[in-house]
Amino acid sequence: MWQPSKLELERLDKAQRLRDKGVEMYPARVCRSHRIAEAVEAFTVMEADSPDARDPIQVTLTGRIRRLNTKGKASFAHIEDESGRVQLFLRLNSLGEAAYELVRRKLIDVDDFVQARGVMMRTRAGEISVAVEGLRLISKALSPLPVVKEQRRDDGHVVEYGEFKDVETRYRRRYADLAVNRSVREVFVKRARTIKALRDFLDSEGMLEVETPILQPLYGGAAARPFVTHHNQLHQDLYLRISFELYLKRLLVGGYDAVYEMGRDFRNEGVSYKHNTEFTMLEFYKSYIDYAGVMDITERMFAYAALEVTGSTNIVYQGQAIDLKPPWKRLSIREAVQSFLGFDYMDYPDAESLYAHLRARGLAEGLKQSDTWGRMIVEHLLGDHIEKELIQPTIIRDYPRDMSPFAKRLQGGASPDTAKERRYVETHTERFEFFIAGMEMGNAFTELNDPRDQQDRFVEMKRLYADEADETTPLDQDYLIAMRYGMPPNGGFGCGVDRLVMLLTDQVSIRDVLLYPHLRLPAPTDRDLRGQFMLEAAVRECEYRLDYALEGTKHRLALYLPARGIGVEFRLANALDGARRQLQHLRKLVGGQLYVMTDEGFYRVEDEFVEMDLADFWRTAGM
RNA sequence: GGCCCUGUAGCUCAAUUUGGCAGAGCAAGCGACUCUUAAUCGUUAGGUUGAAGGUUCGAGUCCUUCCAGGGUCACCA
Repeated sequence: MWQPSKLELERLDKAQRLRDKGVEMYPARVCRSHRIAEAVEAFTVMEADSPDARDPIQVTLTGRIRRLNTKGKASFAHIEDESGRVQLFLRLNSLGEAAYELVRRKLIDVDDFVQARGVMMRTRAGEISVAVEGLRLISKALSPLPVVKEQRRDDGHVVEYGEFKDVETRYRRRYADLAVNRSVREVFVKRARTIKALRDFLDSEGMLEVETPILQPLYGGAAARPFVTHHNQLHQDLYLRISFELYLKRLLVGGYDAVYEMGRDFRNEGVSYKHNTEFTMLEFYKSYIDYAGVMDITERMFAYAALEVTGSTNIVYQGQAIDLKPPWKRLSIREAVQSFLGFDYMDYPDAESLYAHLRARGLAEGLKQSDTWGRMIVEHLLGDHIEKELIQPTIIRDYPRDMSPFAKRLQGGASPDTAKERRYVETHTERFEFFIAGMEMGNAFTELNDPRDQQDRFVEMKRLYADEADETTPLDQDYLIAMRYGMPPNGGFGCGVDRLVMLLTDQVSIRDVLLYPHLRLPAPTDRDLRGQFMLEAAVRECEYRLDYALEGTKHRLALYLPARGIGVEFRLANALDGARRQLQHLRKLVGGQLYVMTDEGFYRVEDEFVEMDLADFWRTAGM
């Protein structure tokens, strides 16, 4: 499915010339004495220590050529490995005629990987370089990467000229994005550091990392639609997990004090700048603490991760300074509504009266008649009107019960003295979510461990969301059975790791912290339509086929370009005349003579199709 | 799924408003240059303007449909 562009044809040609010279382009074994940054560091140290007596530092470096400035008899290149870049100083005198010729004739290109042996030096212009005595091609790049030039200012600041920023191409060809865009590479280094920091933190808290099934016979633990798949041998439908919750809490029954899991969740929902169909989730459950204990851990964990990854608990996200240092602001959802929207929703204790009040205040836009009371408060008031204001880390606690089937009811301190306050306690749970930069980052509860209450909640959820079959949490009998054996009181936590990475790397879109964000199959490009391309390196003969999968196909065309060793076969929906333009374009593209075979006869393409007989056709096509 | 925006050379972008020869920089080919560094100088080539259809003497530009991406709403902690 690959047809070379003109630039790629040039490189294929260079590859052939290298083969003709007997150059091995893809050796199995290479040498490297230093990473590039190490070699530069060694030279810097040597310069500082012994400014007079210069012992030559012999190095053998490997890397990708990112800049190549060929001159008559002395050339310069930059090579780059993961640690950094260094300049190569390549001179005819040092390399010898044969090796230097590869550079001067640019048989070695930008983007190729090379191995360079030589002595560390500083050029007259002051740049640390390698005076190369031996240069060896170790991997030839047949497709050129997008060109981004760099200028390193005296202050060390790097200015880039030219960019590779088309997001679709960057996501689809992430390798090219990474190879070219240094800042993208850095994001994924920080992502790895974030995950390591979270793991280190939880380990140091004495929690046990576990792994639970991704394929589950029954999904649960969140309100989301699952992906369904099928096990052929067992004749059983399986769901990809939407959360880890129910499996992890079973482990507390089993006797572990505290467990956590970091892994992939799958939700069959739309994608957006903060949703991907699969995403990395972190959940932990710890015995003998309640949600206040979880709040403390949450604050310390995020502060720790920020410190490890960015070096500070003060970060900047999209121009906003954010301070992650504990303690964070904490308020109940009731207080949040009071302070942001100016009323007490407990004055409207059922769905009807709350709906009427919101309409009266002009806050009802987007509300559905079917919404439950709690859902209006959590998703509408909090989600639509308050969430985006929560820039500094904020814990919002005490959620309505009908939105929180796994959270323990609010454990009031002093017994409430009015009917309103009694009702408040009855209808709310010990659950909190926390928000940073206007984004919901995670969710936690004092976990429900009373099997009878849990059963009631399953039933209650089923009743409340009867209209929306997709959103009911299925009744997990085995989970209830487990709970009946006794589950220690515990606090649980879940957060989207990708969103934390967005925060710590200052990325607006979740797609920029995922190496391979979910995309549709690419639109069939011009090249794809031209079909399958096969490279036969030995004879440098190209053959590609076109298969227009169009209805009403009449003609099957074959097209040969013996001058370039290219053969094409394809079908066309249109009559022969309709193909002329495309064929002539193809001829322009690849050069040479076109020979066309159709159901109706054989032709040579001049300005018109010139009819041929079969024998002539094959002979002139050189086949 | 609805609405809005985008798709032009390998990359980054012009030309779209008001239909009239599809252009530039970088990258590439060839030539010159033994301390360059966004090297420079000369020169050459490079396009099915995402795809298909329509209107028109003439379409990158206007219309229809489709594809992909982004945004937004819906869905969804």
